[in-house]
Amino acid sequence: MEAKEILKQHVRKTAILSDEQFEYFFSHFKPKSFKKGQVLISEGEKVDQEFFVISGCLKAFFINDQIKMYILQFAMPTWWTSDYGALYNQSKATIGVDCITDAEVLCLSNQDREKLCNELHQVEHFFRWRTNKGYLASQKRLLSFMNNDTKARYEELLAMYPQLYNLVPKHLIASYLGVSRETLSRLYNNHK
Amino acid sequence: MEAKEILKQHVRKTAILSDEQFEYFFSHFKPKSFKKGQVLISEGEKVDQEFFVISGCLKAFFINDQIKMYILQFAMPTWWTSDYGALYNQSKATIGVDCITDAEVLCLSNQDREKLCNELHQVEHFFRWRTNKGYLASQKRLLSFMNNDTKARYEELLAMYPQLYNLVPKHLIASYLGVSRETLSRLYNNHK
DNA sequence: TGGATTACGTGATCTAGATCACAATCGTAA
DNA sequence: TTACGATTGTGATCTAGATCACGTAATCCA
Repeated sequence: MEAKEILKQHVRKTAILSDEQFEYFFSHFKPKSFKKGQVLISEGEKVDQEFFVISGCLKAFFINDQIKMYILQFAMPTWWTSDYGALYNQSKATIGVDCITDAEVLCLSNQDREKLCNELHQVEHFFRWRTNKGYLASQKRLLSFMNNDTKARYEELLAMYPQLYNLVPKHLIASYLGVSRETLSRLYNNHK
Repeated sequence: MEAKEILKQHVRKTAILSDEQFEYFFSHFKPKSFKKGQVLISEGEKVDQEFFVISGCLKAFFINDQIKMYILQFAMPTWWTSDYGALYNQSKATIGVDCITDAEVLCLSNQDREKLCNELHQVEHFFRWRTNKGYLASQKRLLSFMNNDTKARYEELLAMYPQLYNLVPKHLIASYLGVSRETLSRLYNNHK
């Protein structure tokens, strides 16, 4: 399926847009292709876009003291990603985004999103729900962090996204779980 | 300042509403007073409201296996709280909300929020931004969890909300930080 | 094709924080 | 005022996971 159709189906789950309205909405997105390893947002630079993933897998991550990396999100098809803190506050990126695999995305500028939200009530409605879902997911992950040990969080992750196991290197999964790669390695090799 | 004025100033930070529109908006809120310890949402029951805090301090918490409590949020004046997962999915509460101190709140039903969002574009805009701020705060807290040790998180919390130290019992602060009360106690009594 | 970089496994050691146990103090309701 | 529950402090012990160290397999790329 082509990018436009994927976005259309995604948006129409929560917003009512006529074909004309959707065409107008879609006209603000720029399709782009990236190779594995390419960078979409690099820390310290200006952020003015967010990304809707059509294919492939991106990661959004934070690096502490140039040393440890923590993955905030694996962005899969129909997911949105960016450094939203920097995007909304017009500040420099503290979160990086790059490609784990080759990927196609649709880019939307901050300015265009706000313009569209303002022009079309249903677009504002859509983005309210999208953010809402993100908020609930984030809260759930926070609880999981406090509640569960690494093994439980690992199993939870793989139950939710089985593709990840073969798609992304293990040390990235460790970064998502917030543990060292050694601990993760011992975990799934069953050194109980 | 009275409740209506507090809500008005809060909403007008992000939404443009005429006095008439605000009056209409406000007419959907029910003011309520609670005593310390009173319960606003109890786990397992139906949730159909969210709360805007006028005065006092609430907590939103999750209890694991009837044993450990984790605090998701201390809700202070001008903050919103509820079990949003249950609220939006029309399911039973998994998160509880009760009063740490005597409190006054404004109650808004899920149905009325959606009605208002639908009727007034600016109300939808307001709630999009509110959720956005919540999402960013939640993401920040998640990062802090992965990045920082307990001492750093404790200092971060007190730097942000100095009132908490005298307002809420220490074991609740421990529950927010996700550590045992003993560890927290040793922390601020400087058993390095 | 071969050399280098990245990914992964695993042993040894160390540490933050959990857990258990007990005592002291503070509030608040009767 | 009394008494009981809630709150807090602190010692002793235990454990999940970090860190360090090293070796091997896989992958990339000129």
